[in-house]
Order: sequence, then structure tokens, then C-alpha cells
Amino acid sequence: MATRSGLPAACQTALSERLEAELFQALCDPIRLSLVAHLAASGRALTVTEASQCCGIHFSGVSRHLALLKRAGVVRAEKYGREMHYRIEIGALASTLRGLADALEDCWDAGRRASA
Amino acid sequence: MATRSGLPAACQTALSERLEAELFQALCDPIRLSLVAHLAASGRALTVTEASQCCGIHFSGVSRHLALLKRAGVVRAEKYGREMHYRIEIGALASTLRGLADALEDCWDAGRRASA
DNA sequence: AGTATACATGCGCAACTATGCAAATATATA
DNA sequence: TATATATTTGCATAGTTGCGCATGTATACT
Repeated sequence: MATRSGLPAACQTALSERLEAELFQALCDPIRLSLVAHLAASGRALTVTEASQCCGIHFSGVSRHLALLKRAGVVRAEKYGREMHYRIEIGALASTLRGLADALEDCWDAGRRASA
Repeated sequence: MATRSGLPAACQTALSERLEAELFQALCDPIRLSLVAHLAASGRALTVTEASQCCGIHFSGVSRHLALLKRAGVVRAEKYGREMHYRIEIGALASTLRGLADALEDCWDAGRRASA
């Protein structure tokens, strides 16, 4: 659903709104990327203990990483008894990435036309 | 160009290859995101001095940020006389983001089928 | 040659981040 | 109630990052 507004100013605004540092901040750590890959490949929600098995650090660190991913909207958490179930927000994440790709290209095209 | 291999292991491999920390590392800083937005909106290559105008920091910092973006493959640099021209790699960046979105969804779908 | 411009880089400092351990909290089970 | 399990959180430490300033390097101009 690209906007294709054609106006450079509008494109830059649209792009800046999508370029959220928090998302990239969340994904810039190798351990967190392992967690994301593991959560995606599992096809289901994982507990902290299960998630910890993909990366060689203490589970307390994994707990913190998952909390950070949750704050960034990459995962969703639900509590079942004493377990915490973390599930990747696959649809939101994928459409955010695609929307960003579209916004970048729209912006570039608009800028090219304007500077021509 | 989604693979849709259907095999969870293959999907996880494909996903891990695309989940490069370096890219997100490059995009996790607000100043660097401003630079990316500015470069995208300009529709052309910018010098360090031009790029510096979008963010209120010393140009030496901008030079470092642009070098980092270059190492991550987000921008391309060419020297013209004493000027350095930085141009965003818009096509590569957009297709990397879309490929990542596809890989995440493929992986999730494969995992869902496997765990069903 | 001497000066000016554009950019990169070494340095030190302040702020931030990730980590493991230990302790706290919450829930289940005996 | 006592004990075990799952997770979060406080703390200290080690490592990383971003910043401006000063300096260095390359190119252009006079």
C-alpha cells in the first residue's frame, strides 16, 4: 500500500514516521536476532526458558532481551500461570518492513523528480 | 522472491542469513536515520557538508556516521575532487527489507505447519 | 609555494548496554 | 504451609558508542 503521493515533502514526512529508531535498536543485537529467528522458526509462542536455548547467555539476560523486543513491538507477551509466553508479531513486523521499503523508494523517486 | 521452501530448517537458515545485525546496527541511531531520510528525500548524492545540514551535530560526527552506513551497505560513496558524494543504495535497501519480511513470514508458516 | 576547502581520524570523556549473579516475586505442587 | 519452578529485577562490572575538538590528509585555488 505505497502512497505514491509524488510530493517530496509529504514523502519525507511519511518516511520519517516509519523510520523508528526503536525498532532497529531492538534488532541491532545478535542475541536478540537469534531470539527473533528462533521465535519465527518455532511458529508458536515460546517461554523464556525455551527461548534461552537458542543463545548461550544466562536466562536473566534473555528475559531482559525479550522485554526490550516487547517494548519495540516485535513480540507480544502473555502470562500463563508462572510461564511467560512470547510470540513474534510476524504480521506487524513484516508489514512494517515492507512499508519502510515502499516509503524509501517513494521518497527517492519524488526527490529525483524534484531535483531533475 | 520468497523461497516458500516449506522446510522449517531451510527457512531458519534463510532467515538467519538475512538477519544481519550490521544493518540494524547502522539504522538504530536517530542521527543516522535522519541522514537516511535526508539522502532518500534528496533523490541524489549528497556531500558530507550537505548531509550535515539535516542533523545538529558536528560534521566530523556526520562523516563517521556516513562511513558506518557505507560499511553496512546502506550508502555508496564516490570521491569527486575533495568532495565525497554519498548516495543511498535505495534498491538494495528496499529489497533487503522486503526479503526479510518474506523470510520471516515463510519461516513462521513453516514452523506453524511443523508444530501442528 | 602558500592558503583555503572538504573530509577523515586520533583522543578523551560521558553516557549507554549487556552480562552474570543474587535476591525478589509470583505461581504451582506436595 | 513448605517447597519447587518460572520469571523479573537490583547491582556491579566490563565493554561499547557517540560526541566535540584538534590534527592530519587530499585536493583546489591564487
